[in-house]
Amino acid sequence: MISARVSERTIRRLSHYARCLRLAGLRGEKIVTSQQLADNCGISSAAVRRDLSTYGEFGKQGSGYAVTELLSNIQEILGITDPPGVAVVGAGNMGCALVKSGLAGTGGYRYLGLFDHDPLKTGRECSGFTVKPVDELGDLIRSFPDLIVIIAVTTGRGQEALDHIISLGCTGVLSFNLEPLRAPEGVDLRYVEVSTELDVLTHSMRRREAAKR
Amino acid sequence: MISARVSERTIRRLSHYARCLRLAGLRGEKIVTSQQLADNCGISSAAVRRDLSTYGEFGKQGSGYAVTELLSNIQEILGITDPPGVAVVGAGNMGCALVKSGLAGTGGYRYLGLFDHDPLKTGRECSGFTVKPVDELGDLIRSFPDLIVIIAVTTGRGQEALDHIISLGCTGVLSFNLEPLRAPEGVDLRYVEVSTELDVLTHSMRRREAAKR
DNA sequence: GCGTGTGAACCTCTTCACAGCG
DNA sequence: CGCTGTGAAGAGGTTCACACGC
Repeated sequence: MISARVSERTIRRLSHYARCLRLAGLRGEKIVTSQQLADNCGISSAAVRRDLSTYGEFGKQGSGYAVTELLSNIQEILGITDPPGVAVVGAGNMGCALVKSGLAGTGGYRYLGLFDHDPLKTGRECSGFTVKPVDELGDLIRSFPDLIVIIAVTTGRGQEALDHIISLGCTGVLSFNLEPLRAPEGVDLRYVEVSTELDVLTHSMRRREAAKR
Repeated sequence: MISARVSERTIRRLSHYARCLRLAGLRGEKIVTSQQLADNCGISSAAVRRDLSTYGEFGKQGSGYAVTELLSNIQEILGITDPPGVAVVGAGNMGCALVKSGLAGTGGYRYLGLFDHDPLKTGRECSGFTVKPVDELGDLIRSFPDLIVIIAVTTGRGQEALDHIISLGCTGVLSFNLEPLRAPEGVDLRYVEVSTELDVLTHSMRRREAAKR
């Protein structure tokens, strides 16, 4: 296994390959070709082979790639052999939706808890999780130092939530809050921005319409 | 205004500039420099100027860019002058969370309705929207032909929902469902994939740890 | 002086085409 | 024969450095 410096874009493709492989595994397939992966992801087979060969020689010439083996190799590249833990802060609709969909567990992650600042929300049940006060997140982080925390709190409360969980030792954050957040060096912070996704989609639709005439 | 062929990556950056400009506008700022935009987005000022100059000369040398003017230019590039309509299909936690956060309206979109297949859910209230049966989405699409539909339905029901809304005339879809969907030519389909975002974040954390030693 | 707009160099990613192995 | 792995060519995106206008 080679440790390469590689673009985020490649990582996203690897993540898609992993998803395809899990589905192929569920369908009972043992072998998959670069062409099949390519079709599933809307790219060329050469691109798939190039991505994979960056990290090693996982395939068997003449046949293809062994599903289980390739999946575990990709998971190792991504760093998700034994599933990383995920906690959600913010027990509103978004937080509940995330733990609920995360429980399906096909993504290689373990959802470990749902937390909220608001005493009115703590104690409630949400799809199998009891909502706990954010302070108790500290215990969880001590048990899982690489725990990822997803922020899905009330608009305007993102920075507050972020500061709090960082003080508890969290080093990886995925924010569903739209507001721009500041995190200190050493903390990985990323966003899921619905409005940007809508912008990309809108622009793509406009271009398609413009090309039609 | 020049109509350029440009990468998705550039569009995402433009979307970020737009968000920064909206915030700057709210703070009462009239002028913004490429350096300020760059700091907000974590890139270089030259990259910002390059992105903008692809489409025209929006800046004033020696001072910077006029906030309102640049924002409206970017919105024109993205195709979101007068706000496109958005409807959400699936009135679960995710669907409610989306219309709720979308109502803030800072993203340049108008959320127009919340729909569900399930008769048990229709009629309910969700942050100001009455959940309507999906069939009624057809009327909305006739009024807003470029309506974007967000799919956030029960896992496994994504394809069914997609087929339905496409039959009603929808041509732009953003899916929060993880399962891979098939859409006919002429329909723009994109995904928000939490598990891929987690993969990207995890990989980035692993690399940082590896670099430390 | 300050900040934009941009040619030119640089670099990374993608695509092609084919050698090589099972 | 089929499919992988990869050098080489090509395309696209990024960075640099500076001329130009306010």
